[in-house]
Order: sequence, then C-alpha cells, then structure tokens
Amino acid sequence: MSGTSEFIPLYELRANCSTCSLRELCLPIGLTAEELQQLDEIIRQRIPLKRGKALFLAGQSFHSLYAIRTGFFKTTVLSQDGRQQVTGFHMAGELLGLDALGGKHACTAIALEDGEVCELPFMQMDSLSRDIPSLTRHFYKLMSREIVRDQGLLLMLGNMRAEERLAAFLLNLSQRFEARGFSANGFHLRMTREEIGSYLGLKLETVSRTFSRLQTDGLIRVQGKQVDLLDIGGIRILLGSCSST
Amino acid sequence: MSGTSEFIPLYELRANCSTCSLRELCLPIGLTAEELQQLDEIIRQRIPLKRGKALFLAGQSFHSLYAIRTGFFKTTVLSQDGRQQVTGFHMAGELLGLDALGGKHACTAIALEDGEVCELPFMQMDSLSRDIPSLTRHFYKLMSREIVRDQGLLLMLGNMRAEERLAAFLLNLSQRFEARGFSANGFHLRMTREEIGSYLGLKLETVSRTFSRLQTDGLIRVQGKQVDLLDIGGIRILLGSCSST
DNA sequence: CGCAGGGTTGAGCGCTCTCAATATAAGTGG
DNA sequence: CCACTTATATTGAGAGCGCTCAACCCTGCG
Repeated sequence: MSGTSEFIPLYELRANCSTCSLRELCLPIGLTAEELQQLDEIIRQRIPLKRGKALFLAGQSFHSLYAIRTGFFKTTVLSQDGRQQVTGFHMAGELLGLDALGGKHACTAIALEDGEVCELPFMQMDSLSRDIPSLTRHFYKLMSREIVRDQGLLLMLGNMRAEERLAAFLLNLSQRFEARGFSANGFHLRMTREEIGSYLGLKLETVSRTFSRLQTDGLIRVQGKQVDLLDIGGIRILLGSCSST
Repeated sequence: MSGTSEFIPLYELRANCSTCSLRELCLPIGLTAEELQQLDEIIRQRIPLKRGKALFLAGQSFHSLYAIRTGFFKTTVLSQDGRQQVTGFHMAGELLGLDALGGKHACTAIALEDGEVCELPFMQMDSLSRDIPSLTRHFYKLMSREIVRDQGLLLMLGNMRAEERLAAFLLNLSQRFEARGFSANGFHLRMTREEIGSYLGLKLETVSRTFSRLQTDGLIRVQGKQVDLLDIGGIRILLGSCSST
C-alpha cells in the first residue's frame, strides 16, 4: 500500500556524524556554525543502554527528548486491562519522546539491543528555539511527521490482511536501513515475532506462518531473525499497488 | 480499555465563546487581555461549510489550522490502492490540521453536518508565538496529544474485538459530548455505519450487528443514528476493565 | 549437558468478512 | 404533499482468515 512505505519516512536523517545525531538533525534546517555550537552545548549527556533496559516509562514526567545514536528501540503503550501494543520500532537518527510534550510520557521506550542515545533537555531546547525560530518549526515538522506515521499505521491495522501487513513492515524496514547506508535487501531483525505481531496487530504464530508463506512463495528468505528480501517487486505487489522508490 | 476513553481527551475545550473557540483554546494557558486581542486579530475569517464539503484535502499545501466552531467533521487518509481509513471524528472546540505542519495536509477533512470553522493562518500564529512563548508550548501540547490519541487508536485496532471497539467508541463520544455540555447518555451519530466501521477497522455490517447485539444485551438503545447508553457501567465492563470518570 | 526463550508447525474453532436480500430513512422533483 | 429515487441499515447464510491450544524444534548460554 503506502501506509508504512510511502506515508511514513520514519527515519529523521542519517546519524553518522561524530558527535550526535542531533547535529545532523539540525543541519537540514540551515543553522549557522554558531547555532550548532549552542545546540551541542545543550546535549547534556550520552546515555548508554543495555538490551532490555527502558529509556523511559509511560507515565513518567517529561524532561527530555532522546536522539538515538546507535541501537534499536521499541515503543509500547499499555491499556488498563494489561493489553500491550508496540507502537513503533526506532533506529539510529530517530527522535524518541515526541508524544510526551503534554507533560508525561505516554509510551515506554525499550532498547532491543545495546545502544546509546543523546539526551536533549527540553527546557533548554525550548529556550534556544526562541533564538532560532527554524528550530521550533523543525519540531513542529517532526511531531507532524509522527502523527502522519501513526495515521499510516492506522490505515494498515484497519485495512490490511496479515500478508500485506508483513510486506509493508518489511519494505518499511528495508527503506530505513537503506537510508542509513545498509543493505535494503537483507537485514537482521532485532525484535521477536511477538513484538512484530503486536506492532502489526497479529499473533506471533500468524507472523511466523506468514513469514513461512512468503518464503514458500519465493519472496523472502527467513532464518530466525535474518531476513532477505528476494523479490522486492513481488512484495510491493502484495500491497495491492506499487509504491514509490 | 482506555485507548479512547482515558488516553484520549479529544476535545480541546468548550467552544461556547462568542467569537471563536480559539479564544477559549488559549485561555487555559494564561494569556493577557492584550495577547488575546492579538490572537483575535489573527483569525482571518470564519468559514461556513455545508455537509459533505471538504475543509482541506490530503496533499494540499498547508497554510492554516482550523478551529471547529460548530459542526462535526471526519478526517480520512487514503492509500495508493484506494483503501480509505477514517482516522478521526472531530467536534466543536477541536483543532484540525495538526498533521500538516510538515508542509502538506496528510489527511482530508470533511464536514459531516453543516458547520463553521475559524481559520488560523499558521504563519501569523507562528510569528505571534515568538512574542508569546506559552503559545508555542501549547501547540506542542496539542500535537503531542494528537500523537497520544493515535496511539490509543492503534491499541484499539491491534487488540480489541468488535464489541470492545464499539464500546470504546461510544464511551469516547459520550465523554466528549458531556464535556461540551450535552448529554452523556444519548446522542445523535453524525456518521454512517460505514464511517464508524472504517474508523474502528470493521465492516459496516459488523458495526450494525454489534449495535444490535449491544441493544439485545440491554446496554444501549439504537434507532438509526440515535443512540442511548442505557448501562454505561456495563459498557465499561465490556472494555475488559473499567476506566476513569 | 540441560535449560529457557524464541520459533515453527498442526488441528480446529470462532470472529469477522463476503455476498445477498430486504427494510428503512433521506432526498428530489413533480 | 406524495411518488420516486437513492443512500443507509438491518439481517441472514456461508466462507475464510486469523486465533487458540498444543506439540515440537532450534539456538544460545550458563
């Protein structure tokens, strides 16, 4: 379809800079060297996170945004009766915490592999953005993009069948890896089948079965967490219509 | 659950003011009379909209936000292969267009009944917010809330069965009507079964059948678009756990 | 080597969808 | 205001997709 592949450029930008993805994050909005310097000073610290550890929990009060330097994260929301839903997978260069500007984190962010994030204290970002108007506008843009991403997910959960959801999921990952300089045709999944299922609104057995079916059809090759896309064109057709790129 | 009832205070605030809901929208952030005056001047015009008319279309470039004064709207997204998904229903006092700050409207907004909106040219809002920092923070909050709302929907579409979805939907509407001074126990649906179905990730027949079942169970009474909630407690139990309020 | 977490696969069920007929409500034009 | 047309709702029968329950396998690791 599009939900995840076209509507959702999840990555913010490449994070191959020397200091922090924030710097890259702000380059595209045309900051001066001096302004970049101010930004760099704001970054209070880099936080290393072990696999399985939480970066923040739903309900915690909001203080900082986090730019992922390395690693792989999932965000989850929880309903009162205990149902959990994975709302996103996040990789280097992406910003976590945009749903918390209301005052409290609405979701929990957990590291799926060892990684490192940069903490961006929001108070300071906010006051800095008074001197740098384009920074405010950039935040609007990032938050807007997050809303659009969620809308794409809604479209997926509301309309697609299991095969299509998995196809959309794989194509989305593929594009994001490619945008970071990795192979678009094969990658290592950091999450379990259960987490994929939660994200896609499916049970883990269905995810597993659907992987197998896609493999039987010659579209992909799966070996545990390693996935190779053998026929990206064919996968796109699964989505009912080809998408861009 | 919570998704729609607890996590999602969709309404921004009551819109019973004399000029425009924007004024009310900004009262809670403690503006002075003079600042309010500045805000009022920004409101370029009120736009009346007939039922069925689009306020904006997905793909159009973004210029303004719109505060609903009266009426009832739906927002929809469209995938390339033509699948459509209703992403929200919006009533007086709510703000439309927050997903467009990236530059283009990502969804289409359509009036479900005759109504009127206030246009808020974003350029002017943006420059005004440089003098009124709390205005910027309020926008962050509103956008954040929108993200949280979508996450609640994801939780619903990913985890709930038809009955639960409809229960969550009705409770959410009930709360929002109540917050506007209308009855929480009975209201007139402005949307069709098909639109409800799209929003909830169900087919229209399933929506109709589920309405009937809830009626048989004595939880609600349905007569076309008129719905009365006879046993709100019972409806809450359907959600697997009672929610607040 | 044995254990634990994660993954695969099978059998059967049930919820929701599809297809279809009918009923009701909402417009439209005479 | 009423006959006609169209949109919207309701309800039924049957099929299919994804879920549940369960067994087994694989892989990594202490």
